[in-house]
Amino acid sequence: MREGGFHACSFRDIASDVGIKSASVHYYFKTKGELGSALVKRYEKKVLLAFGDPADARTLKRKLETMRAVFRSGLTRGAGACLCGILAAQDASLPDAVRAAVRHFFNACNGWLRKAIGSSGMKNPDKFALQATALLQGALIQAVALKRTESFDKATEWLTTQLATL
Amino acid sequence: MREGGFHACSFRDIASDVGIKSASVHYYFKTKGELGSALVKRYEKKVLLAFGDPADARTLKRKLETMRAVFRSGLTRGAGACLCGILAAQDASLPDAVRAAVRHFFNACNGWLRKAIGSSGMKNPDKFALQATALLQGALIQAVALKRTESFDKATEWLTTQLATL
DNA sequence: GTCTATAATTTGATAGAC
DNA sequence: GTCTATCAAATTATAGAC
Repeated sequence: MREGGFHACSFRDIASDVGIKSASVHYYFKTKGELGSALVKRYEKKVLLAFGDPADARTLKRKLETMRAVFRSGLTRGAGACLCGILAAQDASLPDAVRAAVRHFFNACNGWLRKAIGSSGMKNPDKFALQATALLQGALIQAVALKRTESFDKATEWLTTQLATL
Repeated sequence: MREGGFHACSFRDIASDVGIKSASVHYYFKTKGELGSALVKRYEKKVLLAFGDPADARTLKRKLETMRAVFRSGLTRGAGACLCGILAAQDASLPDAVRAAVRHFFNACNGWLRKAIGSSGMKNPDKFALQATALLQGALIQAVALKRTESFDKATEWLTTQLATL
């Protein structure tokens, strides 16, 4: 699903990877929407855990560096772009439950960023959060399209260097 | 294809919209890869035309405002995010010809930006181009996921206001 | 919990009449 | 150039044996 989106990943694909039959996958997830929704929710948990506590003692710059590194690692591991960026691109064709889970992820990312910014005195935390989320998602997709991790690095360098201007 | 990506749009869907049968679509495009490739190439032409000449007399700020408005209009028209951002998110599952056309689009966008920057004295035109392209693509996808055009506006405001710092 | 078997539908693609 | 008809394959999902 991370390679080709929601419709490019079938019950048989998953079953085959695990080494069972597709009917057995249906035992755990009745519908594909249920499966996709569960997948996204698990993904969100893992990602937020990797981000760490947005309210801890790290500097804002270090927090943003971590966020950037988390998404970047998907690229270098060959896992591709962010699952939720990929699914969001197919928004209109997703089952309701999946669409809702994806939206929840975007809200969670923006919420994490706003907390990380906290009381750092930044002028417009909400705007910065939307900006950072968009930049990261777009940079991931662009890097996949261009097959160049370096383009992700260049596109997102601003995140951790130009903060002072905001 | 703009709503649900490459695999969520069938020959029958297209035929039905035009008012003909799917076999007649195959008369014009033998394979789906050929169809997708032609679609992306037409899309690129239209978009670059809408951007205008990157070397004309407009200020850089005005050129970027145009670029931003072109992508934004897709959102407000209900056409959704950028076709190539959507397809790039499914990169690994695309036919070769489509993948190549999508990559060509990203290169064209970055090339247009570099020309628009031209001799404005900006420190790193290549990096800025990658940044701007990523920000726009990500902001489009985020806006679709959040169903809020306003989030696109906020996320991309930087494009035309913070140029001086680069 | 996993399997076989299968239903119902959709898909990309082709053959051939008109 | 458009159609009918059809194929072969894939999809989500279910029923029921073990």
